Amino acid sequence: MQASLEINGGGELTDRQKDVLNAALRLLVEEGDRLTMTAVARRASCSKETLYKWFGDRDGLLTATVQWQASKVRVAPVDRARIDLPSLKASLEGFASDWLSVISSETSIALNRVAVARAGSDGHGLGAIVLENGRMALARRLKPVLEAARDKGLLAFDDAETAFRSFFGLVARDVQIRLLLGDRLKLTEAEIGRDAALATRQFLALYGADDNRDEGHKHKHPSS
Amino acid sequence: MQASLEINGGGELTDRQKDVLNAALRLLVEEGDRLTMTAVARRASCSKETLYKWFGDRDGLLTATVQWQASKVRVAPVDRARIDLPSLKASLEGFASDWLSVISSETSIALNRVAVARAGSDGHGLGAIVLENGRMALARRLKPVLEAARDKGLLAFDDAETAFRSFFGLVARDVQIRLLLGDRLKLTEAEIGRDAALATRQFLALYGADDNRDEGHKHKHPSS
DNA sequence: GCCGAACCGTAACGTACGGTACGGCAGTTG
DNA sequence: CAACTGCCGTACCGTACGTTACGGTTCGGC
Repeated sequence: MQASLEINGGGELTDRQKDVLNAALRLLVEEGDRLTMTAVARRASCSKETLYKWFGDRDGLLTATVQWQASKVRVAPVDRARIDLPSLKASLEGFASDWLSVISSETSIALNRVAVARAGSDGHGLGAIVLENGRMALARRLKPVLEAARDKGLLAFDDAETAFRSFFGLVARDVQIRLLLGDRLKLTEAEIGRDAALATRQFLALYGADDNRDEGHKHKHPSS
Repeated sequence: MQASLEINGGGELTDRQKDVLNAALRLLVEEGDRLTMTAVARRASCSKETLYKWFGDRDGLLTATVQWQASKVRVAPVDRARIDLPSLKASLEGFASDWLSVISSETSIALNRVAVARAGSDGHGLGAIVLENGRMALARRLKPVLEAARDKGLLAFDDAETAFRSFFGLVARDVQIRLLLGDRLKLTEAEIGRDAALATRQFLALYGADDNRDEGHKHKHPSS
């Protein structure tokens, strides 16, 4: 019950505890929501008693596992000092391909699956965590870039949230829901790059300032 | 085991069986994946023996329930005979607001939740059904419209699939994943209409033929 | 009115799994 | 060495639930 005292943030964890959580994470990817405490204990070569002592109950273990995975993703902030059209374009393409790589990874799919499943029944804590470290974190990182670009006259929009959501939609499209529903969707590195470039061109076509919207709105591809 | 013989397509069902499936559907919306056979039997005022005789096992009941809901959604095909820019725009806005209404409905959220949850572990049959009657059905209905519009010179694209996926992304954006993860996201009728209109304007800005792309690509809203 | 089929309500069975208790072992402290 | 601590391995308990079995009831057909 009081397990969340020792598992704040995800920083104060013993190496052994991190090993256990990594084992739980691997098992979560393999088994999905139907992993058992016994299986986690066996995989991590620890006793169930230890699991319950460290994480309280099954819910605490799942929460700690998701938080542990979330804490592993740390991103360097983008310097909004000098930004021009090529660097903006490169930055957007970077965000897009990063995001596509994340949502198509086995780990992300497994974590989102269990979070979605549990959001239905009782505490939707896992859903909030996944959302906070996924879509919301992306928005927090991307919005300053968008606003800096607007300050430089490269983009034109009223609401950064709306612009971000358009970018999100252009990038993700139907990929995440199809993967979550079990669609066998191959996403090679090259395809991710192409999709990221297309999404960036389309976003610039929609939100670029007038003198920058000279590309990407037709079926004829521009330079790249 | 052999239950799927009597539950093909979803058409040959007794009225009583439909009642049972409706009860199961309501319970699925309320309880999510953790509905029990006992609860379904009690809600439907039928015996568990009957449930097992009709649907084989729990999996068969869930599958039949999802198929039953899917079979309830029937859409009139759009006449692709004469289509001009205003009718295309209205048609796209209709598709967009319909889709937003669907994915934000409690029923769709519940069904997608259980399908996503079960896509992780064993047979991903439910995921395939939901995908087939959701995204894929939308694509089948929308693509003829897009191609008819291209034939009339209203749209310009190489691949209808790519164009559809862009439309899908512009419409859905982050709505579905946020709702599935438990985000309290209010979507009023008015907001759905605004979002549908915005997505349509953006789609036309990206894929409209040159003489029709004179609106919707800036933060200043056009006429409507 | 009688028969069989279909079905309701409920009790019972088997199992899987979350959670707990306990014995043993290794490392540490004194 | 003795006592203590932390943890592993495992056996165990209670419960929830899928699944089955059965007695009782309704209903259409003869």
